[in-house]
Amino acid sequence: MNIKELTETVGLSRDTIRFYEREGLISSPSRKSNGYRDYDNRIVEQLNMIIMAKELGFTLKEIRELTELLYSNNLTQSQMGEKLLEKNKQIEVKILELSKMKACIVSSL
Amino acid sequence: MNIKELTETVGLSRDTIRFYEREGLISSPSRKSNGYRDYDNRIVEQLNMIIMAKELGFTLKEIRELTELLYSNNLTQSQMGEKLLEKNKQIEVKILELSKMKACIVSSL
DNA sequence: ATAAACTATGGACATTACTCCACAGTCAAG
DNA sequence: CTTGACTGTGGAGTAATGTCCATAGTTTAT
Repeated sequence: MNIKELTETVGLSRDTIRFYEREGLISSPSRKSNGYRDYDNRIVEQLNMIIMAKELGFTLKEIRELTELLYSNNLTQSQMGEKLLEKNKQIEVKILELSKMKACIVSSL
Repeated sequence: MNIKELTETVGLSRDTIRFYEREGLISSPSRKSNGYRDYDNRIVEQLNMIIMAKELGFTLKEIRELTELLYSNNLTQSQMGEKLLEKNKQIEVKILELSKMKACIVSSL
């Protein structure tokens, strides 16, 4: 898949995708013989995850850490477990806060 | 309450609080005879709400809209209801997305 | 073989959300 | 009545996160 098709699939701009590549949020795709980037299908799921995480207030730095956890294997099982549990806790806190905001809004309806 | 006490209560810097005032996220506080800002207690709750909303990925612009809805009365009941329902929907989407991320993390533990 | 649409790179520019600075007035303690 | 902690203002500076631009090579259709 070339970059144009990818932009249409995930709704991010060409520049943003290249920016995420430079920043290490996604790994560098393989290249065709002409130098064009050639994405495989897994990138779509990864970018959708990134989009969601951003929408939820995670910084790119945090997202990079998370994707490194989810898609890499340069950590021991226990290191990964620990970090994932931490992220999980962060997420639970956010869910709780959203519930509070929701309650606040509902009560003023 | 002067601004120093407020910074200690909510954990935002003097500059940030003044910035939020300029940006219309909080209304301008009354002033003492010497010109010093004089905050009343409701500001604490408002700022805590703002802090939470930021943490959850709302932009300052969205937060301004939301607080204008919650703390003002220059809209008709039905206009307010409509907008609040929309915000409520946004929040429910976020909660769902967080649940997905949580599931994704849990499954990789 | 030319035009239109795609791709590459590097660097400049923009926006959001602060953060810092210089300078000055105010207040409380000793 | 001086010193230190607080407050005010306006404006410059910064980090994160893109976005745009100039220039140039490639591919596809006519």
